[in-house]
Amino acid sequence: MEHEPDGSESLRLEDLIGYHLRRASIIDLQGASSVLDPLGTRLVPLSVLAKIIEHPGTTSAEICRMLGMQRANIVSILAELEGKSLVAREADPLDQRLQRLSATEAGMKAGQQWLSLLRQHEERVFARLSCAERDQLRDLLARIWQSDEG
Amino acid sequence: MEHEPDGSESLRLEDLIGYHLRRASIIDLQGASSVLDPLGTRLVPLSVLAKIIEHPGTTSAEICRMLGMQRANIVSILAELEGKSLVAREADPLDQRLQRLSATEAGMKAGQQWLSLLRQHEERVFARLSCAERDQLRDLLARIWQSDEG
DNA sequence: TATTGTTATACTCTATAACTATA
DNA sequence: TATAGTTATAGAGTATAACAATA
Repeated sequence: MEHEPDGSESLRLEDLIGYHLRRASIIDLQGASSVLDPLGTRLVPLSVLAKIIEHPGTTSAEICRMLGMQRANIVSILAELEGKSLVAREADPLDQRLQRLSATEAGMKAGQQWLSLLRQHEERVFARLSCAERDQLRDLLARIWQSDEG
Repeated sequence: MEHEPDGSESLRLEDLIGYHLRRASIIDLQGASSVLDPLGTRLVPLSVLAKIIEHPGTTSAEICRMLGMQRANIVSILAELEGKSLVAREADPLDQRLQRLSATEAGMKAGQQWLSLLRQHEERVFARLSCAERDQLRDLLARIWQSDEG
C-alpha cells in the first residue's frame, strides 16, 4: 500500500488490484472466446462439460455449486450441450428430482479438444510470464475465490 | 505446467489460469458492486470519473483508450455522470469535434470517496494475501493486460 | 420445509455497425 | 481519409423471484 507524503492514501485506479484483475480477465476472456467461437461454443458450456466429464453422474445443482453459478443459468447451457449430443441426462431412480448427467463419447472428445485449445490460447496470453510466475499467479488467484467458498 | 505419467497434458479446468482469473474477478466484482450500489454507482462510471479527475481536460475517446473500452459504451456513462453534476463538458475551441471533460467539486469528492470505499472492499477480498503477495499479484496481472496494449 | 429443475425477467458489460459533424 | 461523439442493436454472463414436482 502506497501513501502520499501527507500520510493520506493514494487513490489511483491502478493501485486497486481489482482494476488489473478485471482488465487481465477481459484480455483472457476475449482470447478464449475467439478460440472457442469457430467451434461453436463458449466458456461456460465448456466449463460445464468439463465438470460433467470429471464427475460422471453428477447433477445440475452440483455443477452449479462447483462452478459458483446460479441454477437458473445452467438450464440453457445443458439444453445446448444435450442438443449437440455431447451430454446425456438420465432420471435418478431413487430421487425423482435428480437428473444424472454424463458425457457422451463425442462429448468427452469435444471437452478434451476444447480444453486443449484453451491451453494453447493461454500460452499466448501468459507468454510474458515464466512457468514459475504462472504457477504463482494461479495459486494467488485460487486463494482469493476459494476463501469465499462455503 | 503439469503432465500426466504418459506424457499427455493434464486437462482439468483448474489447471487453466483463466479459470481462476475469472472466478477471482467475479468475487471482486460482486463485492465492489455491493459496496458501490448504495452510492448509486457502478465500477465503470467510477473508472471513468477517476480518469477524468486524473486527466482534467481529457476527452471521451482518450478515456476509452486508457480504459480499453469502446467509444459507444462511454456515452451513457458520461451522460450519467453529467446528470449527477459530477462531470462537466466543454467544447474545445480549436477542434469542434472534441468535448473537454472535467470533474466538478462534487465529482472530485465523490471520486475520492468511491475509490476509498473500494480500497476498503479490497482489504476484505484480499485479506488472505500478504502485502507482498498483493503487490506481486498486481504486478503479474498488469503484465498480462499491458502486454496487449499498443 | 427444503431441494431440484425450470421459466421469466432484468441488469451490467462488452461488441459491432453505421451515422453526423468536423478535421 | 480519419477522428469524435452518437445511436441502435446484439450477445454473454450475471442476478433474483417464483413455480411445480419431489423429498
